[in-house]
Amino acid sequence: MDTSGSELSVLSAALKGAGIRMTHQRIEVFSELQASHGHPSVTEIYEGVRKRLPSISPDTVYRTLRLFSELGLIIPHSSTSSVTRFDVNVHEHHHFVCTRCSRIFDFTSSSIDPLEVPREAESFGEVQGVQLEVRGICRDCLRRERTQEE
Amino acid sequence: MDTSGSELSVLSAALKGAGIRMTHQRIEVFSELQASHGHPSVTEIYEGVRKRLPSISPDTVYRTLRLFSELGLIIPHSSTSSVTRFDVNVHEHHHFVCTRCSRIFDFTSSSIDPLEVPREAESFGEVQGVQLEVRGICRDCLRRERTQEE
DNA sequence: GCCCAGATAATAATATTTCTTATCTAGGAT
DNA sequence: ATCCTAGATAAGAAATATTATTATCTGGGC
Repeated sequence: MDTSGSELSVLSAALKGAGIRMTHQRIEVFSELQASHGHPSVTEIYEGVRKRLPSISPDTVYRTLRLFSELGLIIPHSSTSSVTRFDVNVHEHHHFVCTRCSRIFDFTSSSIDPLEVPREAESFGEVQGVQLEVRGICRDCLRRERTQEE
Repeated sequence: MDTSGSELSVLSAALKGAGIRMTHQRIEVFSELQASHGHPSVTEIYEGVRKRLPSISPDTVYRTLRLFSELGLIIPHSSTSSVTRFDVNVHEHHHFVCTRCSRIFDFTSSSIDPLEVPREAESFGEVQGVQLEVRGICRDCLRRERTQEE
């Protein structure tokens, strides 16, 4: 089955809805994402697109992936901020991760703790821990974005 | 209250248990972690320690934090691999993240889906999504480590 | 105190991500 | 169809993060 046409209409709708141009580069990055398996990295997407669009720049791929993330077409895996951060708190807790500023807020929840490991997860290997990861936009970023819109 | 002494005994026990030396650098990095709030980055720890140990190198901080992660003293937040990866699958699913090779495996779970957002998380901002993050060592890494031990 | 495997510092190299600026183009107006 | 321009891109440089190399140093068992 060829779903490339119908998939592209998703891109088209998302871009049009936000009043954003439909460019070659965005189409190619989008197709590359659709064709990818697992959790592609920026470099993987860049190398893939380069086969068809040899002159595309890394910068464009970065910008495009950020745009797609904002449009909800893809989900950046955890901190997009390229710096590794550490949890000094090794006790059970969960994370609220801001998708704008990538800050992480810890919380515990009496309603869900202790969290059990689903059986499906155990097949992948030896489990060390589980936590909930809630993605969202933090209060500070919400306030900042509201202010800028005025 | 001064808990630095008792905290240090945690480090001492962990290192001794693994037959690893207790060095100035490791002690200072450990103290810096204890004194830190939130989710410190490598650079933040490095800058902090440098005030007391001006000659420490970034390399040592990286190595030490990796060591502490392996000992379970801290938990690296998601992929330590410095590359941003993307989820092309925007439907609800969960992650098994390998703490060795940082590969991510997707899964869904009939027993827990749909996952609800705990009320505690909503106070941080506007929620976009939730997923479980299971940390562990994947089958491939387990096999490789077993082989190396022989 | 001596010794040496393990640990570190210094430096260079590599990888990732962002910035700057000149050029180009999608798509609405004409 | 052509023109126009805000938005988008390419190229290159720069900033930042991370890892590798190698010579030197040191913790802790003897």
